[in-house]
Amino acid sequence: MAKKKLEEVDLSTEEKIKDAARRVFMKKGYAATRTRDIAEAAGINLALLNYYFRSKEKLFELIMLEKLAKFFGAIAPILNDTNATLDQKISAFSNNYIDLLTANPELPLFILSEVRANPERFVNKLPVAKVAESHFIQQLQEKRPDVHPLHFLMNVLGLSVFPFVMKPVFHASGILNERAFAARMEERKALIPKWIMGMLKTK
Amino acid sequence: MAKKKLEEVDLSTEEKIKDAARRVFMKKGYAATRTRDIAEAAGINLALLNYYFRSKEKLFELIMLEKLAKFFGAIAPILNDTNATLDQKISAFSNNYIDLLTANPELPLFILSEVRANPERFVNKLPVAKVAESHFIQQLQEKRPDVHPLHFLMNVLGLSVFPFVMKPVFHASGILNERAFAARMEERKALIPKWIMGMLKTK
DNA sequence: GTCTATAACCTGATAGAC
DNA sequence: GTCTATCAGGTTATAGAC
Repeated sequence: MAKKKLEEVDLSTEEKIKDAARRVFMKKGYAATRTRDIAEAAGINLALLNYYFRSKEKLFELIMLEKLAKFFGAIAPILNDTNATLDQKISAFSNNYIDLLTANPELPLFILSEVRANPERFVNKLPVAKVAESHFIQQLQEKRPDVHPLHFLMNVLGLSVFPFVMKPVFHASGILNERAFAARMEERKALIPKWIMGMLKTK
Repeated sequence: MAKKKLEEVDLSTEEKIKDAARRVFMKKGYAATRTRDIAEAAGINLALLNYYFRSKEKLFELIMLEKLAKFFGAIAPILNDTNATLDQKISAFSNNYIDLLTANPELPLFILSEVRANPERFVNKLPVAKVAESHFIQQLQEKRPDVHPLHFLMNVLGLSVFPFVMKPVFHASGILNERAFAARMEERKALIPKWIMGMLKTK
């Protein structure tokens, strides 16, 4: 059997639409996406989109739930591992999360952009409580009761995520190409734990 | 004379429209903004918007240029002050920039969201060269020739900016209210220089 | 300069044939 | 299940009266 050009050729129609919706929503955001774009990207007719998913809104919510689970789901388990030391948690996090984001570079900015554009939609729907009250937070409080633990959580997260958030800016500026960006992110896997452990000692 | 309810009542029509455009574009982004929203927010008629600014696109570009200048313009002068030490640059940056962002909390995510949604529009239009080739970068290279200077630039920027990027998420989660956020950001002004100077010593 | 009215087009969604 | 055709409503932009 000849190799197919598009990898989704053999998928069900429903999956073809979801696949296309992931690509188009991620690239342009909810507001700028037209259902016709998704239909075209899926290689199907516009009517089929509504046949399977009822509306643009419902389809978007489906995709968004997936993306939220991917973005937040990877954090809580690591930070709540009660057998891991602070150092181990930070290492595990930066390694795993940078891998996740390298495979899904537009994930953070997609979520952040949509939350900003439509905060009401996300009220009480963001699974961050497990992170904000994690075992990691407790360890931080023990280690440095003089500094609010949120600072260190923000830093671990930010040092890993922020480069991906800035990526479109660097790319549009022509400052940092794809290969160089990947190299820097690979270096950060080992650097971030050192930096954060240093912060925890800084008086 | 009685005090006016809205501060822009006495402005020229052109300024009223620009003021409204700033608010609406910043809140909803380009794609989700309707010119009718802007006209209504400005208290004028829809036709006047086109009379003064020709099109939604032109009006947006005007506002975006302002915002880009604000966001990037504050960085380069500090990082290119050839009389300042590394430590002084970092302190000046985190203090000034956190003040700027506290006064304009939606600024970073507005720009990042729009660049992501429409990268072509911004190619060669982002004034970041003066930052990427700054005196600060030279100092970093001298101090730590073993680590790519972009890491430290990214960290100084990220530690200041990332909390504002995450703000909508924290807010929608109910984790962090306005007052607590402001308190943390005030603390970070002094913390960030310590953290970064620590990083520069970490082997 | 400012308004109302409307043109010209676009978008999400559905009806109905196959 | 899948398509074509089309509806209903919304959106940008302009014409023309005042």
